Amino acid sequence: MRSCRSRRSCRRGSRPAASWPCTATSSCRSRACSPRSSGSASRSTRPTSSYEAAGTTELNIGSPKQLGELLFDKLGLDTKGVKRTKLGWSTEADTLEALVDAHPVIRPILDHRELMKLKGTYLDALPPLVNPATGRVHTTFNQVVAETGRLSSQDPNLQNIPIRSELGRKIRRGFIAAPGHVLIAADYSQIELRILAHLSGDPLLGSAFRDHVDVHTQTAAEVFSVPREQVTAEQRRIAKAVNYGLSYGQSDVGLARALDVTRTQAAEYSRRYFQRFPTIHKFMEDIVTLARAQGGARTLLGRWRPIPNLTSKSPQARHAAERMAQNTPMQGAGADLIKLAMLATARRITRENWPVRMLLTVHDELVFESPPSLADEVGAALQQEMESVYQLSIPLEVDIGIADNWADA
DNA sequence: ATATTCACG
DNA sequence: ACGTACGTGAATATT
Repeated sequence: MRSCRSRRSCRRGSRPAASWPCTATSSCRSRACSPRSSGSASRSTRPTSSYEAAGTTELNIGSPKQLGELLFDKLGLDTKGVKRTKLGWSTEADTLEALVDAHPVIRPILDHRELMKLKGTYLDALPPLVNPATGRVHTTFNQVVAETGRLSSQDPNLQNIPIRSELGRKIRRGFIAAPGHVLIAADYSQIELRILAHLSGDPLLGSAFRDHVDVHTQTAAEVFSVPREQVTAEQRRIAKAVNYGLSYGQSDVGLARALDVTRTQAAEYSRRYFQRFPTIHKFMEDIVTLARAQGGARTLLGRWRPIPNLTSKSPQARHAAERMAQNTPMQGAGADLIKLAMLATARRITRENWPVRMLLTVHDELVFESPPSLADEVGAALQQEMESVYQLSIPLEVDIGIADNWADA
């Protein structure tokens, strides 16, 4: 994948970067930390800030320990429900989100966190890694670290390039095809839920996939007892969390946290879900029983993962092992299928003698580079190859995107 | 070396 | 009362 030189969206130095470490001055309260002209704080001219009122003159916002002390010990924000860490109070994003109305400094801190994450991990790190000979960044894939059979990517990790936030999407937009080429992104649609439908044999989930019904809408219709046409966006959002959480052993409390609802409400969603999808309920129980008897879990194509703690005396370790036993067959089958897809697409490209390269694999997605004149034909062929790598009881579907950059593909 | 946080599927 | 979806890798701070 080519680096982002000569692209408008990733021009470096066009905007001043935030200084680091960022000292808390009054400017940090209203917006993310601004760069200062010199490294030393202008103590003599700085206006009184709430930090000084709190007995604090300087703070490394990058230190969770210092930040927790400031928010919870000095400013006295409500610590009810705030998790403790070994070093003090947790300041993770979920914790801070709950406090945005409690103090005006919280939102700027969250914004600062996002900016520093993206700058430090991607904007600063990636450009120096461009290989001068190829003009691209090259990752290293590891085939033997992930217990489920997934590949991992390191130095740099190209499997965690941002996309979820608007700002993150701009970073992904910096990954572009070679001059005169386009990227073809081919991703499996809801691969793990399809695998769950296949492995469990659940008739309702299976028919949703076979009838090309949106599964989250379908689940919402069941959980909320309304016709599919009347499912609201909010109900679909809840159903999506239920689908992805409960089928992997997420607890009521975990679901409550994910959805920001009460434990009672989450338990009600859970109850209704398993009442409507009893086959999935039984499958999730059986899979743990089987794994306990055998000492591990096996994926679709036979990869074995030992899970010793299924018989641990520690309830915490045992429960964690049970969730691994529930998750491994699905995540592992997804890994099996994408590997088959890599083989099938590579063979097809070779057989057709297309001037097309496979660039990346990202768990349920493959990224290729193609001349634009061939892209539609190649994309359709790759889609067909990927959808037919393995016959499940429900269809596999692949979405194809074509663009000159990874964000739009 | 370990802890915390957060980027992705 | 506890602790509560799975799988990764990287950056920074702390010890």
